[in-house]
Amino acid sequence: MESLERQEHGSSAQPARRPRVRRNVTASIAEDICSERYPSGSILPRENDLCAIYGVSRTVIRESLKVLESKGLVRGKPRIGTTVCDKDDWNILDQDVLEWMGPYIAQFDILGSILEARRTIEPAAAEYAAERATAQEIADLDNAWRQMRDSSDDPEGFTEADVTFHKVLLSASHNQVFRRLSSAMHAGLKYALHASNVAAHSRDEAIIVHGELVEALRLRNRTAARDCAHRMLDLAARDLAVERRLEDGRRIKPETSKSAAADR
Amino acid sequence: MESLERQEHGSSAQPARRPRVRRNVTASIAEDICSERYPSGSILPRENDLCAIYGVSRTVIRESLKVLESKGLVRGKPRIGTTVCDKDDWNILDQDVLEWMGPYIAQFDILGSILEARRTIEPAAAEYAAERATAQEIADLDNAWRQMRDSSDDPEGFTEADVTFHKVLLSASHNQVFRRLSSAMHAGLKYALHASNVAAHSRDEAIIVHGELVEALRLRNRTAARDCAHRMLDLAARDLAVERRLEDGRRIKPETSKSAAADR
DNA sequence: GGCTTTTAAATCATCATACAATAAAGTTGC
DNA sequence: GCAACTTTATTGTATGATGATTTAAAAGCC
Repeated sequence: MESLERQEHGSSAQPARRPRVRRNVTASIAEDICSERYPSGSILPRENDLCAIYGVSRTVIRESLKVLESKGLVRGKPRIGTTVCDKDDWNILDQDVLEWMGPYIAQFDILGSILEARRTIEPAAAEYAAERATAQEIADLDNAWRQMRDSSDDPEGFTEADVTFHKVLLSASHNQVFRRLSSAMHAGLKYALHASNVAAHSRDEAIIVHGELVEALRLRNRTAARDCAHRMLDLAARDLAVERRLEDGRRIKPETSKSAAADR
Repeated sequence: MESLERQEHGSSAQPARRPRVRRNVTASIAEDICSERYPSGSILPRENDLCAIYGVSRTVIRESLKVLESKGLVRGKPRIGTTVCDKDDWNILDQDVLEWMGPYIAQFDILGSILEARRTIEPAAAEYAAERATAQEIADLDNAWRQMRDSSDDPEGFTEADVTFHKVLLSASHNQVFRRLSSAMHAGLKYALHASNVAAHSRDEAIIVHGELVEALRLRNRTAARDCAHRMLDLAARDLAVERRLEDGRRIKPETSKSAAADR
């Protein structure tokens, strides 16, 4: 409202190319929701006002709102308006939603949930992968592992390789539910630990364990694979804990850990 | 259901009330995709033709397609048309998608994946629930359990109570990822075993185990809770296996278990 | 004749406007 | 003062036009 002007439509002078705006508008609105500019429970501006705010026609605004509605972020009722849903209703397993939450994800305290889920799921996935992984998948894992090893002093590349490793691992479980969850795990990995904060020796340990997991898959050793996955996630948990300590130190207010669930 | 002539648009004579059509149109298109009327890889009719087919304006068609696209069912490109995505790209964790797949879900061979996922996730969820469940949640579980017990000879009601039981259980884990997965588990429960096919003694066993789980949660006994969840899912797995045998017996052609993935 | 470039056509993407349906708020009648 | 009616604002849907983009045909060049 106050300082809006989101897109490049600034001065109405230039013809203002508008190819494929909808995706961007959807993301813009979603981001404004995630950033609490439109907090949960509030109703966002009328569609006509949204047209002015985002500089597009009502068609685009509507299509965007319908997409957001289909992912549980908002809920439109005739004559009333479009209200922002409670965060519990959001489809946080949806890849788009996770991307939109992106930087704000830390404020939704779902990183802990994601890590817990990973600790539950990835060992099982590793076990299934030990049974079912194809030679190609094992090769892909090996490649990802090599890339991790070769970029042990490049946090960016390391994280990227780590992400693909876990993506391929979940895929190699040949379980469609686990496969679909990889986007959530991805977000957990990507945003949980801003790569730079993870100590180098932590990366070294991770490389060792990841390598052992690949070897276990080659040998079709289910229990070893499960064990490696467990250890990998212990490392991740430790890093997240470190991260949290840093975070808590940065902002003064200490936060009781579990009281957030009762706020509704 | 199958042959219904999608809407009431048949003869153009009557005024044809059209409030809130979009949701229905979206579901109709989705169903036509799930039923393979528009198989994966094919491109569906032009938007203008879709207007005629479903008897609505292009606005509605577009909004519907955008929603479907946002859930990974289709993918539209300019000039090309809207192509049906491969099933691997579908958001099978999305509640709407699962509902649309509904009766056809058995053909997507994801029931096995869902059961596997449940066996992985629900024991962990039970363990967390033993720590974190509120008194209210335990009471809700108890209610669901009583309803299961009281409708032990009413397959419909039994399944319904079973579904809510597992929904509440996942919710009581206070893990947002698990909570979100309950829709998938729901579909797994609802369609995996057409209630009537499950033998009565199977239900009796289930009632016992569910009751023990509630008790374990009351006592905050994590290992007992996990154990009960395991046993519950062993029962479910057995029922699904029975179901599969029946299914395989019904249609003559015997099917090698894993070859279905290669049919596309 | 074969290859490259240009032009054209088809279809999606967006816009603008209009009408219908709906539910809140205001108004009138008693 | 309350109930029924009317007004009005906003979303839902319909319609047609324009712009953008890619496939494909047509034209030009060697």
